[in-house]
Amino acid sequence: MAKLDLFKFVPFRLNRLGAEVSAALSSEYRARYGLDIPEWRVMATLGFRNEACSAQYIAQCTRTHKSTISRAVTSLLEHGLIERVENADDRREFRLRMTHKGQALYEELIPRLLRREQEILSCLTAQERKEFARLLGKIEDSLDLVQASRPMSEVEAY
Amino acid sequence: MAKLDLFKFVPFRLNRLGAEVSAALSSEYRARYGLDIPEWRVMATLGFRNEACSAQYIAQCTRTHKSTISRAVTSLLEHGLIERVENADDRREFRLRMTHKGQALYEELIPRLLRREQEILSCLTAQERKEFARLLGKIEDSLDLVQASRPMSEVEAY
DNA sequence: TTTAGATAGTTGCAAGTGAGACTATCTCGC
DNA sequence: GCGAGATAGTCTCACTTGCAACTATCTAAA
Repeated sequence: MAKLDLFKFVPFRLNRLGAEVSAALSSEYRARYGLDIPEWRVMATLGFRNEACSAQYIAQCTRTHKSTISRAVTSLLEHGLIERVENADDRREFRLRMTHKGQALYEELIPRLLRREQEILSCLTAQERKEFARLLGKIEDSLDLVQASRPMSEVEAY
Repeated sequence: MAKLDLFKFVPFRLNRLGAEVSAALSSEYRARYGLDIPEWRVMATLGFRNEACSAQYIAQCTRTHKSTISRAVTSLLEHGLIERVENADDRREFRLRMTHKGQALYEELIPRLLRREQEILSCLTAQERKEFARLLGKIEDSLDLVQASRPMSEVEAY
């Protein structure tokens, strides 16, 4: 009889680990800064890229549904963490960028999150961490999740 | 200025990959067998263990909220895939086990899922797959996710 | 034995999310 | 230029889920 041990089944393990790690990190930006996960993803995308991005671009990068991003953007606008710039070339879309307030929050939050990531990975040696990242990358590539890490210009006709 | 590249940030990558892999697999049991993820987790737990389990135990193993498991159990009962056995020793709890119909579904589904897992991991060599599983295990251990893989008897006083 | 507190499972409620309709705008071919 | 189809972003709806309250039952201690 065919059997499957859920605890050795990689899809289940990835899902469980992803949820666990996300929960561990979200306490950092939720409780402390009032951001939820989609809001954090918008901030992270804007913070990493220097140019202003469209909501669409953020949705593609983070693999988050556009309606979820739209709600996150609305909330961040209301809290004064980001602002919208009209795009004269295409009036359907808006370019988004962080305000000074948003930048300040970002600068304070990032080191905390990086520290948390290091804590989570501290059970691995430096060599193992590297290898883990490499293997993750191979799987991401094969599932075509790489699009996200390509520069903006390759994703869309920017 | 501190920066964080979302696409090199392991928590984000794990979360995204987990969601992606889950989605790929769930099409297998959703479209074909009408199971959702919590229902599949109940079936997987019952199928792997030979004895009947309580809902509580399944919730702990799979790290799924007990109300979610409760709803999944109700649905599986309605579809005749599992059955409940009263526990004379403790009338608060029920032992759950698959019906013949449930077993038949399980037997048909498992090979498909294992094949899918292999497809997803086919981008890695045998050696890499082993190493990936080992590293996943180390992280799970350090996050105390291991409870799930301990035998039933260690989790609860069974 | 009685009672307080723990535990198994269910359910109502509120929050979050994806699908898809919708509006406004753009692009391309005629 | 004009109309068909594509695209950006918003909004409504339905669904899922976690939380917390609730019921029933068990355990332990006075």
